[in-house]
Amino acid sequence: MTSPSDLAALAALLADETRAAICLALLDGRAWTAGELAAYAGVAPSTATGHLHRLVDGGLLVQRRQGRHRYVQLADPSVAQLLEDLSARIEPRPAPPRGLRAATASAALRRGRTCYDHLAGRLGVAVTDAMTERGLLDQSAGFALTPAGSAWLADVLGWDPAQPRPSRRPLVRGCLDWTERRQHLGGLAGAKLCETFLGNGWVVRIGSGRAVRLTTSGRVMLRDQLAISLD
Amino acid sequence: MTSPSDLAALAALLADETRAAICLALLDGRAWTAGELAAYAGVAPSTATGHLHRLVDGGLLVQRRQGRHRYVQLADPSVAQLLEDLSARIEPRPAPPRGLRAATASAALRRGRTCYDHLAGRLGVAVTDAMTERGLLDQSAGFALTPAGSAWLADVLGWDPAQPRPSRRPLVRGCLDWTERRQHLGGLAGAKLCETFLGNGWVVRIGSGRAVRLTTSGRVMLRDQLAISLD
DNA sequence: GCGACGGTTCGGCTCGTACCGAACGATTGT
DNA sequence: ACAATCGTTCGGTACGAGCCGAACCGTCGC
Repeated sequence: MTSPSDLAALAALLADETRAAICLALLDGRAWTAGELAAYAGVAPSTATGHLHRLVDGGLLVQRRQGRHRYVQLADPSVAQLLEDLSARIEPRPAPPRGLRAATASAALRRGRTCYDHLAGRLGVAVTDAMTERGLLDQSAGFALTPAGSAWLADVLGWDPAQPRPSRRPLVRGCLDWTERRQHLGGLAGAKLCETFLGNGWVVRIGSGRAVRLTTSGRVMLRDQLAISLD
Repeated sequence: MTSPSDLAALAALLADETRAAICLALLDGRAWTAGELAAYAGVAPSTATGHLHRLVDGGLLVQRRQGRHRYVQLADPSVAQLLEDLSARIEPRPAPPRGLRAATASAALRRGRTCYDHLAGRLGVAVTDAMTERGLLDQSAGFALTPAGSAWLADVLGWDPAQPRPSRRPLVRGCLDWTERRQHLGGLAGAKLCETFLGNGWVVRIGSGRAVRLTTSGRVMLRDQLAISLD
């Protein structure tokens, strides 16, 4: 039997508005830095540090230290599920997907979609994996572009990641996908990649949602450049 | 999008040890009185009143006033589900039921089982409904035995509910069953009924768990006395 | 090496809230 | 009508927890 104090301790982790904001932000699957979360939640960095400690100790978050940065992420998909269950109780869902049309849309989303401004779904994961295998991306300690990867991006995208950037946004960043349970490429490079894929007609949006479909020319490009063959 | 303050407010309801104890107690599906919950949680009645107000306002609990009593219950099965999801994160489940043996046991539990000391499952609900239909039980305002119901119990059980009782336990009490989503008969009368069913061999326990099986003599008795026919 | 930057620790302030006891309704049964 | 019981309201206390600023530590880039 679960003890009341254990349940209360778990609930207390989410019972603070700042911690709730942090968890909801992390629900996008990305790994955020402590400073980003502090700014997002509108509290001082020192305050955020304390909250992150509690959330990590409580098992809701995991952290990864990388240089002077501390990246933080939801611990596992079940945490995301829990947060979504709680959210559902606040605002009931429109309706569970029913019927052939909805099932088709759902399958399309699993195949490929955009996550904010970069590629996700099986397509996003496949591209990320292929880049890693071909030495373009280093996933051993977080995400980092190799020199070959920078060159490849410059070649494919006509955009050189080594150029000085106006934005403070990280060049590459891991983004966890809850349906695939795999990391895919986010960050500035991920956004540029997605932009190019759409701009060159390698993928097209299905309707007005986030789902995307790989085109024939896109399939050719992936096969030639990254030796990827998707259904 | 869910706002952080809404999520925090919901979590805060469970973030107090006393409120958590109350919710876990109510997870048995029964309707408890405010005083019982106060004693169970080990706080003063005035303190419990405040907590119950918060839980009802927050939508986790519903209340029903009956005389000078205030009965309180989980608002709906989804609340029970949420509590169980949270508990599961504290102590991971042994394993989901797999295999024929487990599926059979699961089905047996759905058919008939004991809930603490009274009958639940489809059997418990069927008995309760039959008693209501035959004017033995009044469910219009909570649960109450009709005079005819008292006589029937005295006849069937050889136990007169009208006799002065040593126990302070309520004579009858509604008990919500999450799998059936229906109320069944709890309280002292429910316990006596269950005791008689077991003592007369109308139902027998399956193995050492809570599942029970209706015997042939039990089937006859239900048909004759309450016009119930179960598979 | 030295500054810049991200993150952490510590001290101190403030506010929320859980708690109880006592007094006060409301209901039931004698 | 009266007493007993269940529940509620109110006032007052105390403890916990969130917040910030300042000082400090480790990493990165020049």
